[in-house]
Amino acid sequence: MSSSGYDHGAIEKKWQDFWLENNTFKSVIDKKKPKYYVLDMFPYPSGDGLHVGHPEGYTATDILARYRRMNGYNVLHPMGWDAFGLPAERHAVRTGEHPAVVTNQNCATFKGQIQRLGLSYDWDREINTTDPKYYKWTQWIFEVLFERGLAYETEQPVNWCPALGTVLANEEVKDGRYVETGDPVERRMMKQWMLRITEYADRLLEDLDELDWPESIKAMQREWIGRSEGADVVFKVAGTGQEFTVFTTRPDTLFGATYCVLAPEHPLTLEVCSADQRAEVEAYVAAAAKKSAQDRMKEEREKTGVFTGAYATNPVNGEEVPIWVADYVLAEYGYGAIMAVPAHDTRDYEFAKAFDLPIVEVISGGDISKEAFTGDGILVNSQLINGLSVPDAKKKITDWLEQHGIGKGTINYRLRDWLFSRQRYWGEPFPLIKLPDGAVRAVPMTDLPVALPELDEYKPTADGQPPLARATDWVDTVDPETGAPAQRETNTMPQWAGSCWYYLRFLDPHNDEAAWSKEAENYWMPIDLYVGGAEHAVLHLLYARFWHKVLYDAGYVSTKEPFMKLFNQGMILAYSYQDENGKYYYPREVERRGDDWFTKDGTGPLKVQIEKMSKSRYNVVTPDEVVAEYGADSVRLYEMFMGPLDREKPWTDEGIQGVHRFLRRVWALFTDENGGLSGKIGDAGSDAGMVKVLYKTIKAVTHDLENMLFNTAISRLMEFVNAAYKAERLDRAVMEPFVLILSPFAPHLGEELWERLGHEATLAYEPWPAYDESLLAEDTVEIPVQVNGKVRARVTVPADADKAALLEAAKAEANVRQHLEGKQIVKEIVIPGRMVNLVAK
RNA sequence: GGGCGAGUGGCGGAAUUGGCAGACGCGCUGGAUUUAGGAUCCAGUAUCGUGAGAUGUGCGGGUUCAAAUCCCGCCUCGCCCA
Repeated sequence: MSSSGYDHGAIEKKWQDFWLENNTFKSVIDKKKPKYYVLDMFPYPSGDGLHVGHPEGYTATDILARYRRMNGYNVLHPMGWDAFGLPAERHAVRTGEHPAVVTNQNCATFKGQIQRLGLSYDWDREINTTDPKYYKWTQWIFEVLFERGLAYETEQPVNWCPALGTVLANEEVKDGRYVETGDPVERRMMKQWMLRITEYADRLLEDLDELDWPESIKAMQREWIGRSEGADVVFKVAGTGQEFTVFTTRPDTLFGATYCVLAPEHPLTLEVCSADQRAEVEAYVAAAAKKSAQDRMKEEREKTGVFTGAYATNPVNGEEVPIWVADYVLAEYGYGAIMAVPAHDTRDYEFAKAFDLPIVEVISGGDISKEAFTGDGILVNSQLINGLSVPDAKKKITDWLEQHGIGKGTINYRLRDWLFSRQRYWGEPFPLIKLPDGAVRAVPMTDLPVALPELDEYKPTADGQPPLARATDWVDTVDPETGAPAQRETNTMPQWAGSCWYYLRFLDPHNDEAAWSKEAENYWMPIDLYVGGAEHAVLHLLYARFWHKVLYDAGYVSTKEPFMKLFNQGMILAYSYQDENGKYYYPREVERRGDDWFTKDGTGPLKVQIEKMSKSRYNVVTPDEVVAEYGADSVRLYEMFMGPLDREKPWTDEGIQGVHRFLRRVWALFTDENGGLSGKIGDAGSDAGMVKVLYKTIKAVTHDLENMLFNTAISRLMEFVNAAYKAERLDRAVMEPFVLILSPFAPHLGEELWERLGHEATLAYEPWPAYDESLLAEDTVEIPVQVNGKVRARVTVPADADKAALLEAAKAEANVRQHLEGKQIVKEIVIPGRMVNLVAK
């Protein structure tokens, strides 16, 4: 196509076929070699296909996989599909087509796109979470959890979306609406399956310390777990036998508790309220049910609440304080009830101000007439603990509460148990049956998988039951032990289930006897490097760690943690073009005129922004279009060259042209016009200096790969090529190692050049080139000479020149002398091999 | 409000972690080659100044012989938490 003859289309097709036909990247257990397990977060195969953001992480891991192979590692590098999910189900509801059909199409599309990028996955290990052979084992793990008492059914307030007919996770709801469709969401009490992740809260927290993860991700997980130490305190409801418990992190402020608040869902709310307040309280409770948990917690929101008419007795001083109901208290956190200390808590303060409730200072140091004081100070107005500091007061009052049997020190977590059921079709069925007496039993292992039944329609039933309830033949079953009639569970598992353990199935994906073999687990685990987007910082990574620890306790895995090193790639952004009405234009519709951008038919100037890629912004770039124009090697190289892997960066077409030009230069360096090997390359030695350039390049690229600095590694390769262009003669012994160190980045071109250099086998397992450190040492170095910190000259001296020699050379420079003229040298700083600084007055 | 991260040429970004700021690439300028090029090759390209030189890493201070890098105070942007 181009005059240089670099036909990336033909070359890439040739080598992709070669790798597949020869199983080049198949990995089998080989105990003679060290292992390296490098994993990408597997994608949800959406109908839109890949955009250029996906291959960023995949390319990085692929480069490392190839690099490790060349360093003698046995590399496990698999790919699969996280294929359960709502979009396929919605499609099924609309069209009546089985979601597996569209799911399989999408997987095939993704696979084709990924293969055209030349990623060195072992495709024999491909897995799909929707495959019954896979979810059989997801169900098996659920049974492990169930048998260990970690799964339970409970009545619990949930985000119910009537339009979708299913519950939603908290993170799927914003401003009372489902984030994707805008359908309203309400709070509803429903019976749901829960997983007892809270039982693992402490271990999930503690074991973070051992992981080589970004600190920001660890911090997010710590916050999400939200361990807080405090105390439970029992309040009696005045004039009744009732009592309720509150959790507080500030038992030291108990004397400042001037009212209590119950969550709208708290069982006592409606029970304790007085007759004259009942109507108002009931209305308030009903209104609160329509709001999501996240909305209710927003601090800037105006506080709302209603007095119940009842009073509680403060256990430390016997004072009666009013009981209110307010939606800023959540039923799921603590006990759904709080003692309010407006003087020392921001939210309580705002609430007290809004409803004119008393504010009593118990810690000195602030000005409670202006705002809540949440800092440390000395206790006042608190007879038992006056004069103490906050930490001492906490301890003393907690002991006092325990002695009097009205409270105790406790640890609370923000982390809630995991709501694990969804009222959907396209998910793993629970392997459970319910007996007429209400007992719930796990389906025996031999009867797994419990496969999804075929349905005519994928909607929930008319009376609001999940879609699986339509399959009455399937729901009605028998207890295999007794033969008694039983019913299957009709909820399905959330999408997280399949991704909680997929990294284990990759170890041994065709095993029908077990989810994985002990041998494979022992050899390959843990994962040495896990790369994916930061959007999974908390949920996926926390859920997977939880399951892993359960499997560890049950003896099925040998490591406490699955992911030793985690790396988050940054998002790839793109330019978008918008006119003053907010209408977006495709990049191909716009052009630059001077400093401004206009549409080609003259609308403008346009607003140019760098934004997240999305269809609605008309700025999505797909790998297909870029591979077609520039080739997969160019896409790979550009994605790595744009900037550090963990940063956000904008895609530009000029940028990819730049790296494409580099690859063409490489091609032209090795080949002549007739397609033969360039006459510059031979066995007669290289121009002076090329060996040293090569060694420097090997050293730098090796260092950069070890530290995942792909952008600078590529710039080093470019420097090598720039140097090679200037050389008259290039020795094969210099050019072959260059091809090898280029090959992880541009594997198709690497293989092609390797073959043209006369090699018959793939270069995928060639040893990574070595370099001779002693040859890297320069004979002479150029040293800057500063006078008063400003560079005034440069001297070239032998690399091993000592201080005296350096100083002498420095002082001999005319320009240095000139700047020293009439001055006295007061200090001489000489760092051999580095610099000279003469301080003069 | 708290936590984390970022701020360097026209643009993406380098800087061995305190030692020559701007590697590499894009873009731009000039030249060569070409029927032509948006192909290729060569050279130049932080700013001001003809020049010597001066200035310069978000802003203001400080430490140091020496600061993009360390310290103090602020501003802007991003993410997370409240």
